[in-house]
Amino acid sequence: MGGAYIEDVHAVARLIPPGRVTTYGAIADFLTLGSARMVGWALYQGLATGEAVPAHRVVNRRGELTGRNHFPTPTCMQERLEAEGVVVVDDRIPAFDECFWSPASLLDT
DNA sequence: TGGATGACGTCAG
DNA sequence: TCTGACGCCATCC
Repeated sequence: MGGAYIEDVHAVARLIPPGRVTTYGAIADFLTLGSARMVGWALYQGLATGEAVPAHRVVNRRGELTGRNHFPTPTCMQERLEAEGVVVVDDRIPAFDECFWSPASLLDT
């Protein structure tokens, strides 16, 4: 084992401000994982191990809630986002461009 | 050891 | 916008 990058992904996920979302690619690029798949997999491990990771704030590049199937309920991810003020329609975020948050913004200060 | 798998991304048609 | 194909890399069996 030694999946240290898993903790990195969790750390970045916790840095996502409420009401904002980010993408797998953004995290993958920020952590230089090289593959966005690793991000989704790492987040899945977080839920599987019971880690407190706001994985619902991580969506794909098109703003689709592709990972909702891994939550306790298919609507859990959507309800959590809506509770934070993120509008979700048809498992998608129409205002994704406005809600998008990049981990790179931490460096900008 | 090696093939299959996966919460994706990018490119081409 | 959608579909199909390839790459990506760690983990599972």
